[in-house]
Amino acid sequence: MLKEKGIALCESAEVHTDCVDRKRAQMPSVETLYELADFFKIFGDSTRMSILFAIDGEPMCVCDIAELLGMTKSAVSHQLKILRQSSLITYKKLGKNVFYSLADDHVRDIIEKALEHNEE
Amino acid sequence: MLKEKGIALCESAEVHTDCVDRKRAQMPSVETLYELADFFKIFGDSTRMSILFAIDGEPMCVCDIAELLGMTKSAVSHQLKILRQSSLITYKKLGKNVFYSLADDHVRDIIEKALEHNEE
DNA sequence: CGAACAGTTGAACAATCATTCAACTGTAAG
DNA sequence: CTTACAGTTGAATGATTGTTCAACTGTTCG
Repeated sequence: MLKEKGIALCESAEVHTDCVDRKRAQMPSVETLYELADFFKIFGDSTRMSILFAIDGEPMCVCDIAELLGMTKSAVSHQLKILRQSSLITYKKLGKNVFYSLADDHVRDIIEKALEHNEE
Repeated sequence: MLKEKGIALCESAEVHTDCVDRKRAQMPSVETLYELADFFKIFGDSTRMSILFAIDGEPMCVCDIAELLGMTKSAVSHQLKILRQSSLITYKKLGKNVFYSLADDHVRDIIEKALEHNEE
C-alpha cells in the first residue's frame, strides 16, 4: 500500500525510515549542533545580554557595568569571563580599571536580527 | 582634575557616573532585555537545535524526529512544546501523526547568521 | 610601607531545566 | 469492541548554572 509518492509527507510506516534517512543525510554534524547551541546559550541570559548592550559603542569598566546593572562586581565579572571565553568581547587594562568592548560587529548583527524578530 | 575630555574613556572616579548615565539612556528596556535573552535561550539547547534542523524544509512527525535524534518520543515532545510556545514552529495533524514544521524563515536566518560566525 | 579601590576566583547555595517514567488521550485497523 | 500505535502530560530526578560570599591579586596614592 501507498507505493506512489515522491518526497511528499511520510504517511505510512514503511516510508518513515526513508524520511529519517533522507533527513539524516542533511543534518549538520553533532559537533556543529552542540557548538551552535552553546553559542546561543551565551546570549540566553539577561545579565550577559545587558552587558553586551552596555559595552556596545563605548567600552566600560567592570565597576561601571556593575553600577549600571545594579549588580555586584563579582557577578558581573563572572559573566564577563564567560563572554571572554567565547571570544565575544575583548578587554584592555588601564591603571586599576579593565575596559571591556565588543569583539566584532558580528555580535551586533545577531542581536539585531533577534530584535527584528522580537518586534513582530 | 581631568576636566577636559569629551566622550573618550572614563578614567577618574568623577567621570564614571557620567559614563553610566550616558549608557543608561541608551540601554533597551529591561523587558526587551529579558525577551531577547528568553528568545536566545530557546536556541541554546542541542536537542531543540537538532529539531529545528530536522523539520527544516520537510515537515516531520514526532515519531521520526525521535528516531532521527535517538531520543524518546516523550523527550522530543517536551521540547516541541517549548518550541511551539515560542511560535517558532507550527504543526498539522494527519491521522495518528502530528507533523511539525518551521513557523517562518526568520528562524532560518538567525541560525544561518550563527553558523557564519561559527565557521570563522 | 600601608590603606583603598578595581577586579578576579573558587566554593557554596538556590534555582532552572532537560530527561525519564508512568499514565493518559485519541486515532487506525483487525 | 479491542488492540496497537502516536503523541501529550505531570511529577520526579539529576545535571547545569547564575549569584553570593569571602579571600585573594594588583594598582594607585598618601
